[in-house]
Amino acid sequence: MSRREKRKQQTRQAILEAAIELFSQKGYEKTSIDEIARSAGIGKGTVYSYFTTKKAIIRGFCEYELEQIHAELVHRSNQDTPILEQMVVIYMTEFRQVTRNREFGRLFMREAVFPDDAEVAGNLEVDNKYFQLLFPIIETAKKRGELRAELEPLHICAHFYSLFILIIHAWYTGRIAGEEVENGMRTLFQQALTGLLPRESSLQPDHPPKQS
Amino acid sequence: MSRREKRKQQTRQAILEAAIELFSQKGYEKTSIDEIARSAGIGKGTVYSYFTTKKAIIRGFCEYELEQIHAELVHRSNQDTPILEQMVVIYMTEFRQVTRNREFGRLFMREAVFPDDAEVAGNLEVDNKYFQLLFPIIETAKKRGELRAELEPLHICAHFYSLFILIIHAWYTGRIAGEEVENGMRTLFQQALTGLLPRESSLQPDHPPKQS
DNA sequence: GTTAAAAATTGACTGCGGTCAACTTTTCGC
DNA sequence: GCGAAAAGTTGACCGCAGTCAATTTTTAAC
Repeated sequence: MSRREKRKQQTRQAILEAAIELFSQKGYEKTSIDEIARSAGIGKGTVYSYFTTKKAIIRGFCEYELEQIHAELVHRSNQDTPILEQMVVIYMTEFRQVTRNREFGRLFMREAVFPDDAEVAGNLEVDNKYFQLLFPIIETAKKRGELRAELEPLHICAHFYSLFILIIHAWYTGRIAGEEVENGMRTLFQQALTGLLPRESSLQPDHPPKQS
Repeated sequence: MSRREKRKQQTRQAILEAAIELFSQKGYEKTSIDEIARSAGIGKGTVYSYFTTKKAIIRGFCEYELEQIHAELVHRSNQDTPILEQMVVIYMTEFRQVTRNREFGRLFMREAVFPDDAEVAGNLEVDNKYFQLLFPIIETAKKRGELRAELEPLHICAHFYSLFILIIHAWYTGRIAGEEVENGMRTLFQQALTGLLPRESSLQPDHPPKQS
C-alpha cells in the first residue's frame, strides 16, 4: 500500500472513531458533521470525500464490524451440530452485534433491508458475503438429510434471514426483551423447519414449489 | 364533530393532499415543508401542529391507505379457500399498495419495521389491527386442519409477516421484479407451511445424528 | 354583546447536512 | 531539482427541517 493510501486509511479510521465516539455520547442526530471533523482534526468538507452522507458513516462502521464477525464465525462454526443450532448461533451473534447500540443498529438495518436505490449495489455485495457463509452450511445439512434436498439454498437462506429481521423488529418494538430473543428465535426457526402444516395433513394444495 | 374539529380535519387533509401531490411530482427530498404549506394555503409552522416531522406526513398517508385496504379485505376475504391462497391475496394486496410509490413505500416500511422509540406506540396499534384481520383466518384454518393447532397464532402471523418483509426487501434490492413477486411469495409461503425438514425425517433437532 | 381564556396560526430564526470553487499537497516525468 | 498536473483539503455558502414567541381566531361564560 502506497504512502498516500496508508494516510487515507488513517484519516478514514480517524473519522470513524471520532464519529462513533460522538454518536455514542450524544446520539446520532445531535452530533454534527462539523463536530466529527473537528474531533478528527480535519475540515468538514474532507469528511465528505470519505463518506457520501452522514448515514454512510454508520454504514461504514457496521459493515466493518459485521465482516469481523463473519470472519470469526467461519472459523468457529461447527458444521456437525444440527442446522437449527448453527443458525441460532450465527444469527444470535449477528443480533448481539447489530443491537449493541440501539441507534446504530436501527439506522443500519433500515438501510440494509430497504436500501436507497443508490445503495443497492453495496448492499448486494454484503448479502453475497452472507451467502458464502451460509451456503456451505446448508449444503452440508442437506447431505445429512436435515433439509429438503429439492429446496433452493437461496430460499432457505431467505427464510432464516426473514425470521431474523422479524426478531429485530420485535425487539425494536418492545415485543420481546433482550433475554427472550434467543428463545424466540429458536421457536421461530424450529417452526420454519417443521412447517406450519400438521405433519399428517393430506390437504396438500396442488401447488408444487415453483421454480424461479 | 364540532366545527373546530371539522376544520382541523380539513386542514389535515389539505396538507396530506398537497404533500402527496408534490412528493409524487418532485420526490420526497426535493419537496420542502414550506412548499407543502404554501400549496395547502397555510403557513409553514401550521404543518407542524398536524405532523411532528416530515416523515410523519408519509406515515399519515400510508396508514390511512392501509386501513382502507384492510377494511376492504375483511369484506372480500373468503375463509373457505386454502390458507396459502388467503395469505397470498392479503399480502399481495398489501404489497401492491406499499410499492405503488417506490419512495413512500420505502420510507413507510423503514419506520414500520424499525421504528424510532418515539413511534413505537403508534406502530403497535397498526400491528394490532393486523392481528384482528389475521387471527380469525388462522383460527378457521386451524379448525380445518390446515395449520397445527398447537402453534401460537401470533407466531404464525409473525412467520408470514416476516416473509412479506423479505419479499419487499428483495423487490427493493432488485432481486425480484414486480411480476415475479406473486410467485416468489407463494413459494416462500408454501415453504413455510411445508417446512424445511424432509417430511419423512425422524430427526428431532434435539438429538441430531452424529455424523461427519 | 363583551371579554378573557384557550386554541390555532404564523414566519422569522437557528442549526445542520451537503456542495463547491479556491487552495494546498503530492506525484512524477524530465 | 523543477514544473505542472493530479489528488486531496477546506470552510464559506445554500437550502431546508424544525422551533417558538408573537399574533390572530375561536370559544364560552356572563
